[in-house]
Amino acid sequence: MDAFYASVEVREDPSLTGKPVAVGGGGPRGVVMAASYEARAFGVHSAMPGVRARRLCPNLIFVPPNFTLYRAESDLILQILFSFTPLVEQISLDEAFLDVGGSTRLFGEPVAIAEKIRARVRSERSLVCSVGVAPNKFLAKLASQHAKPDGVVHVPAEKIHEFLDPLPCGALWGVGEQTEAALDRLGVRTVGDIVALPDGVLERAFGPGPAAHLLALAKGEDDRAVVPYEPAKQISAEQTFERDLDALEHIRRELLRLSDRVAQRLRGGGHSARTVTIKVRFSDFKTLTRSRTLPAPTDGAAKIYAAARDLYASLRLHRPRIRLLGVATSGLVAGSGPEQLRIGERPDRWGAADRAVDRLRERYGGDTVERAAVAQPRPRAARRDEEQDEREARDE
DNA sequence: TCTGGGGTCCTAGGACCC
DNA sequence: TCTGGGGTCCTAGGACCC
Repeated sequence: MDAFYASVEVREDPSLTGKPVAVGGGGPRGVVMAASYEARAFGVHSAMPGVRARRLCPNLIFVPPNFTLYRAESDLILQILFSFTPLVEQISLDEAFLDVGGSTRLFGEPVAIAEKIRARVRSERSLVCSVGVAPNKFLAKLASQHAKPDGVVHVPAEKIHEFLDPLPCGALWGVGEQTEAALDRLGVRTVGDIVALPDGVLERAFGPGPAAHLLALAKGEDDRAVVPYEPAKQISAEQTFERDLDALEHIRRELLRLSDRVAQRLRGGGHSARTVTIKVRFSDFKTLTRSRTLPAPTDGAAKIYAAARDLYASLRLHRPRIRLLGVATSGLVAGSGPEQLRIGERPDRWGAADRAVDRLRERYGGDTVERAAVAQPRPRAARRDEEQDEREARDE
């Protein structure tokens, strides 16, 4: 999809048509998530700090993101794609791979299929998309970027080198800022330069694994299949604060909020998780993570929070200035599973409460019920927490 | 200019097991 | 008395993508 979030917002509000629009960027620390082509003309692009975008384009209209809407739109577009082949691999809300090798008898050559998809998305969803057609996923992805906006680019097998060689290294999918800078230091600017490099140079600079990967990309080689469904491997929530956090009670409250969100999403997807990871980013942007694997998988907010809290305590921070906190869960397994008790441990009664909250939120909206500790500051409770911490520290 | 929030994949070291 | 070779799992960090 072209400028997906922005295009959906413009379609929903026609008064935005033809104007520079950015989704996201609200708040002092916001970034642009998507920019309309009118905004891009000013140099605004996604991942750009909102402050800078506004400087580049004073008339820029910021729209807060509505992911519920984008997800619903994404599902409708996927339905169109599935009418051409069952081999559809969604890689984000606004991108998918299709293996149309078995669809040509019904729908024509791949380029004709690409045009049919675009026509249907335009007429049925009033949105614009671009399609890359190529012998493998990697090349199709690159071709689609060159097709934007509103086009089709076909890279047949015999034109791979003609297409790839002049591209800057950073155009390769998987070559970011760091790798591009490292290549630049080797005097390598284009994809063709990578292929022409003498044997051994890439290995010495990047190690054998990454070097082989890089060389394959540069030659346009990619034998990965289109995989219709991959189960999630991680579920996480994180939050950048408008002002840095320093008080332990605030930090704990945010960790609880994040744990609650993650747990709810785990239950919503029918998952439990074995590993809990916290992420802490300081005001200087230094970021660290700490993780712990639990004895048994859980989908309970209380258990996830308990682990997150302990992990945070283990950092032993003194007067931290915290810009971002995150809670992630991984090692996902299906279902909530039987609760594993240790000898002497009492059954966890949070499970029933969690599920009741899920039902209330589903029926009456996400902000219907809130944990008391999250909803309002509880200075006295927080003090009791701290006293308990001190006792625990002494015990250790 | 001052850096979001959701992810995936990879590497490397250490504990542990047979 | 000193120490193989294969493997898995866990943790931490980092690059990268949309």
